[in-house]
Amino acid sequence: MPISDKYRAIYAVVSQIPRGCVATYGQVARLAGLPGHARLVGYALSSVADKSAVPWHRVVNAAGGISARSDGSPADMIQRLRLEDEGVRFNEHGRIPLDRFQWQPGLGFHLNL
DNA sequence: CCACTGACGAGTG
DNA sequence: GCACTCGCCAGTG
Repeated sequence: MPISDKYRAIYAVVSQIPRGCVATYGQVARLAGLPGHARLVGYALSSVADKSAVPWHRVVNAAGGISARSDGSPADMIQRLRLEDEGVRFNEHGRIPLDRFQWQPGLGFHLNL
């Protein structure tokens, strides 16, 4: 068994986040059937092997900001650049207005602005 | 087996 | 809004 089912569930949810939208760790955890396990989401994303298979950069914390890596890797910078490239805007506090950009699963029509 | 840590979140003061 | 605490699961020594 390569990875546990919980991780697969997390990856499955993250890979469904549409372009130009973001989801919080807690949101991903709930959608994956793991309510309250927000921390696992971050852990799962950090240990994901194939980064190209999962849009990990669309996952942010509950405050709408990008959590800094403990490693000091430039991943957080890459994340912000990629999000801005997809049209996600950051406010003066360096955070994303979740009421505008947070992914709403099941929403069939776009509510963009 | 125990202690500590880590891309977090919610609650409290 | 900020600082602190506790709960969550997995990996490491």
